Amino acid sequence: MKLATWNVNSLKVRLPQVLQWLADNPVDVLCLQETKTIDEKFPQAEIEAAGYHVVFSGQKTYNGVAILSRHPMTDVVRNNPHFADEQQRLIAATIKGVRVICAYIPNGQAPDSDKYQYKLRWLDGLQQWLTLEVAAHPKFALLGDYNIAPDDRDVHDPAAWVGQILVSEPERAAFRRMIDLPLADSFRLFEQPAKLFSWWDYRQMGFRRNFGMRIDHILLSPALAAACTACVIDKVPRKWEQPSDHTPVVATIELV
DNA sequence: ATGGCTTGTAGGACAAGA
Repeated sequence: MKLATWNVNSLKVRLPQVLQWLADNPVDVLCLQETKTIDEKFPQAEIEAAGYHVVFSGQKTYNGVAILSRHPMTDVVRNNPHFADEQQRLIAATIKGVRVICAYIPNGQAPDSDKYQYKLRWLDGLQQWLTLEVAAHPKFALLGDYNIAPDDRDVHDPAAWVGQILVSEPERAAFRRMIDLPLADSFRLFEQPAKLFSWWDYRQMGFRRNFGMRIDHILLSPALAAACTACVIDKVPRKWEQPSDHTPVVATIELV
């Protein structure tokens, strides 16, 4: 079973790339973030025509998440039952016995901003929900744009980012609390080359200079981590014309 | 260097992302 996550920065703009990527990479599950479309305008027919079931939770202009799956989905939940939020950032479904949560964790804007406080409260609420979901589902996966670089290894220039969002200690502490549930960062289950990232700034030729961050993650429960045989960041779509600033991350799990 | 790109909303700048 292959599970993938991709922040597409507008599904309207990126739909052709999503369909192309799925044709090239027929994963079982693809979690999307920043669809930026209301449900009435979600391109459900196009995705189903590509052979995928799809569930989604969107809003106007911002945020928006979706799960695409080769297999039927059950027990779909939109938003966090333990954290009231008008922003559409979470959707969950069960696929072949695997509980999947697709998350678009808030960006936080700046450490002294209200949005940063919202991010930390949002992460507290997520932790409450995760605690219950991990206990209820031995096969559990949390995929998405975390907007957290867990480690200095995940930052192109750690010195330049000290004290900023994505790397601040409270954010990293929230990430470690998820790891302590326990959940495994599937990327770090394997030897990885240095300086591998999942996001690069559009500006200043960030991708060409590899000025990036690893902020998109696939966390796995112990049962799934034990069956995980690979986790790769696919940089190919970031090289396409008019790319998202994020690129897909894919975990392979050998379910028995 | 608080901006550099990109997107959505609008139908002109501006908010937001990370």
